[in-house]
Amino acid sequence: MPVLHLYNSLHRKKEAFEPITPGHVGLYVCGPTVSGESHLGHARPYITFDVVNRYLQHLGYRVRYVRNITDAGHFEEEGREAEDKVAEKAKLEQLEPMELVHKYTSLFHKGMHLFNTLEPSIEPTATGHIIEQITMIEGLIAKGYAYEVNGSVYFDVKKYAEGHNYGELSGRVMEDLLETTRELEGQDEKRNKVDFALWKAAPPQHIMRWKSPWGEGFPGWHIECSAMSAKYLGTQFDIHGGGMDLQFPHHESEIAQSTIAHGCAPARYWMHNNMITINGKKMGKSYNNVIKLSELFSGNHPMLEQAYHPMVVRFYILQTHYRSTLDFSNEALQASEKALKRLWEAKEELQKLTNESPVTDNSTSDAEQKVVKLLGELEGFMADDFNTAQVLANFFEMVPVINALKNGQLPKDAISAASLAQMKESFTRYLEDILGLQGMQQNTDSSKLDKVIAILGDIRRDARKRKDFATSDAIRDKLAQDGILLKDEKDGSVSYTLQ
RNA sequence: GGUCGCGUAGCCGAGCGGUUAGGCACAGCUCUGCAAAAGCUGCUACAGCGGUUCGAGUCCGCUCGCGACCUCCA
Repeated sequence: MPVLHLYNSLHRKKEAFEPITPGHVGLYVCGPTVSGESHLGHARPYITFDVVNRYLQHLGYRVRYVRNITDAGHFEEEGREAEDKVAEKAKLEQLEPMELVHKYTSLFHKGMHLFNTLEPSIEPTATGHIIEQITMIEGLIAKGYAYEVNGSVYFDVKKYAEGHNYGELSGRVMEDLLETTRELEGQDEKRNKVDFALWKAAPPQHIMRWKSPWGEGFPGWHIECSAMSAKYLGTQFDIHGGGMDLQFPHHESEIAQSTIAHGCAPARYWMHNNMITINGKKMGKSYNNVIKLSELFSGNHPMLEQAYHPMVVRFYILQTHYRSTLDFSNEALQASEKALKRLWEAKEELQKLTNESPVTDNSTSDAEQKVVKLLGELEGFMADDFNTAQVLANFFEMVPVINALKNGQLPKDAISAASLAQMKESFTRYLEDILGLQGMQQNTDSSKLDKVIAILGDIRRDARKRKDFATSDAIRDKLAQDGILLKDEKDGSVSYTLQ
């Protein structure tokens, strides 16, 4: 089995993956802020890291996958009058903060389920770890890298940078940061503009608030991930993932505070997925161009020409490498829908294929050689920084072979029994287990419908034998009007698909 | 303004110095009572200009265009 190489954002190059503890992987991924409904952009990291999780397990690792829920709410803009995002929206919607947070957490879970992502091992919430966060902040103050002002606590970035490389992950330069950080109100509390909040004093109108050694307040934006990853994965763990937009300042700050608090950098490998764009622009709240997951699945959005099945979205995301931007368009989604359907039909046909003449020597058959080559490349593609696009391309190259075998355009024994078995195994292992894809058919019991169609199919077949095409076409056309598409197979049988 | 990244055929997208990526669309052919599906064939591109090399989407430089981050952001 090839060695897994992954692109480490920390060093900006691909590196061989070596876990800290042999056989085990600690994986932390920044989860959603549940102050609103998840959108298409959010789907990318969770699907990307779901595949990372699945592939690591395929390699035999025992993975502890921690993905947090940010439910504490952060202030809108650093330094500006602290406004708890969650509290603000709760007022608008006349809801309790926790009610709101629960609602969006549930919706998030529903979306993740529809995308067929495996559940994380632990899904800690920020509100459930206030004590851990306070403890960590106290440690930072004790070490002289954090200071309290008016009930708020800030991390002293300039001091940190004297002995450490602040900007290592994101490529920032301290001098630049000191120059370009925006001039904002309330900056005077901080010793330097680059300092970031660990704890914020809560103004009176703030709904979410906790007691702390510095008065009532709420945690700063970065501390939860550091506190929770250390608690569940250890002060140093293997992989930390998230969207590219979190690289700075979120992840950079995590590194700084964890390094001081624990005496070591938190993660050895940092992975960042690229953004989903729409008309070339990043999909994001601030651009006002988001398509929420529920809108995507229902088609209920001005930019959507139709509804898209969650599996189509998953497939569409996996067709692109996770570090490339991925541009949304109806055309692209529709292409993915057709492609996934074709791939899945071939996958199902494959399982029915048999080679009754296993003794035939067909090692020189073109198809056989092609299949052997395509199958052999899969593991290497995945091991090369999770190149799901190449994996899918190889499977698509096997589709014509499967269809040709099925339709008799290739002799039954063109593929050896051994290769056929390997194909069946690989289609299931890679497409289902590793890429987490599923068919798009509803899981409803269709056995009764199968029988009805079989009867109609028999009637139609008899009519065709009598050259009574008026009857045979009527059956097909009427069913088609109700979205049941009949197909005459080469062997004389009739199959159907639902639209 | 600073830092980083991208620009591949009609569209979406792999590619990390030497072979047809793949998908969707389109055209032709085969099969078919007709459809549909399927198979085969075709369309063969790397923003521009220089450079390195026997050989460059692939490395280097410059130019143009686009984007991300620097503010909550997946």
